[in-house]
Amino acid sequence: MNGKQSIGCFDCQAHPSSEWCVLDEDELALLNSTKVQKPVEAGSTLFHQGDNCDGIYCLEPGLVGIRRLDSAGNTALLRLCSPGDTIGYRSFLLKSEHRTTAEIMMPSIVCFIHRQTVRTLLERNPNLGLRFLDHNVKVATDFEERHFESITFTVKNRFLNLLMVLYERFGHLNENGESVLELPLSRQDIAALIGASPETISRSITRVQDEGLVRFKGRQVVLQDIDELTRQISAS
Amino acid sequence: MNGKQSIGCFDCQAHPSSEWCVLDEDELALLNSTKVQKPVEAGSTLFHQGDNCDGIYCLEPGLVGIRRLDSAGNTALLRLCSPGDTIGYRSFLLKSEHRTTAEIMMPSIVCFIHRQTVRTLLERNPNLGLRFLDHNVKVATDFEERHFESITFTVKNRFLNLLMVLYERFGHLNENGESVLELPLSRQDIAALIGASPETISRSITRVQDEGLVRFKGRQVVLQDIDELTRQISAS
DNA sequence: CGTCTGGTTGATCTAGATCAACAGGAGTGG
DNA sequence: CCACTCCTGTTGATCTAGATCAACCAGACG
Repeated sequence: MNGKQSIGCFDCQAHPSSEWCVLDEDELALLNSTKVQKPVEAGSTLFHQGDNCDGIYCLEPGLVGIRRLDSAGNTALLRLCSPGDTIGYRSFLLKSEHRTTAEIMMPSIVCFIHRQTVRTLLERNPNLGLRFLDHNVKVATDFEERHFESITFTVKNRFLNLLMVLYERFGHLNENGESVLELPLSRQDIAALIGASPETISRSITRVQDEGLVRFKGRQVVLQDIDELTRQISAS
Repeated sequence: MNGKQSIGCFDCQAHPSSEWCVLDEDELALLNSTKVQKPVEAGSTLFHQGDNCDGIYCLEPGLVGIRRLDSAGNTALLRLCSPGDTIGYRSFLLKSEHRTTAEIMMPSIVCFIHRQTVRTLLERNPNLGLRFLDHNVKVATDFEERHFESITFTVKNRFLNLLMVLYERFGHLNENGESVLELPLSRQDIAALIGASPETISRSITRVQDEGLVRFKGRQVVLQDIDELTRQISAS
């Protein structure tokens, strides 16, 4: 089709966890024949804040960050998208331009699905809409939660919390049975994600290290006492 | 039915703006015959955080606040629900217990719709799901926006922003052509809503009053210079 | 009349921002 | 190879928005 070897939607790893899992064979075939799959490298963007929304994206292996910028030059990293996530459907459904920028954080594979295809599928298969609804409800709940946390938690606790969330997504046990995690983010991005300055993140790192909770070496993180960690997070 | 004079769903004022506007006559009749409508007074609650979710609520005239509490005793007012809003459907769709408390902020009329009815209607009419999706997308976007603001805005600006939002919902022009607003919230709730202490809200009030932007008298607010207000809000 | 609750004001304290210096790579170019 | 810059991260010194603690006031209400 586009000259490249490409994974069909039928075999897509992200398939069972994504919204598209409810499609039947015909619909999947339509999706498969109209989607555009492409590898994208870290640092590039899927769309920019203010761009028109011509369709939506589905993330296969990779990591995408959603950024927001305002007129005064403030910037924040609003959230991260994992494999299987559909990206940009909010603007699509609102029929508005993109309100955020989607930036590739590590080498990824992304499928672009054109506006028209999405419309057709949404009309043909009501379950697709319900899946989107389910997903969006989770996202909204997550935002609500984070909003609450950013009001009530201290920076250190938000940071520890982030480490736990990242550990659930990217962590594993090493040969010594330790809980380790390769951070997919720079310190600056961590700061932008939890709403703090990079310096404060740095200091938080040395502090939790002194307390013996976590060990850092570059982007390698060892969570030394997960129980105590979760305890601290929920303690305030 | 329940012995009280009650408005039918057909005539419900909130109807054209709510999710339920896509129902056909049969479906509306089902909704009408199974819903339970009741007036509720300020201070009472629809449900508490931790309660089971037996169905959802639809708000007619009135105002409902959504509160969140955590184990450490922190509390926040997450958002306000206006007439036409459906309340509690997030927990319903997640099949989880309520994660928040819904508190009546002024005398309201609320319809309770039982779980089973919602399921039936969602299955029968796919458009209902899509309407929920639309609504939830707006809510999620709103949360995203507020999250961003709480990171980048100062308390004073968040407060001014809130005043503008409330003005759009509750404000009007008085006989002198001034933009006035009767606050539906106590200062404490304003504080809980934007994530600040009541004292800081108090101080913000005196400050903006000194600057001649807004005039306060109890819960009566006069926005004296809306243009300057919006300018200040977007300036940082 | 006292008691309570909500709001304002003042004094003080602190988490975290900001400003500034510096240190370790990673190129790049001679 | 060194010299150069660029970039990210750490650390220290200082500053400030906003929290916290405390006193006080005004209505509401028994």
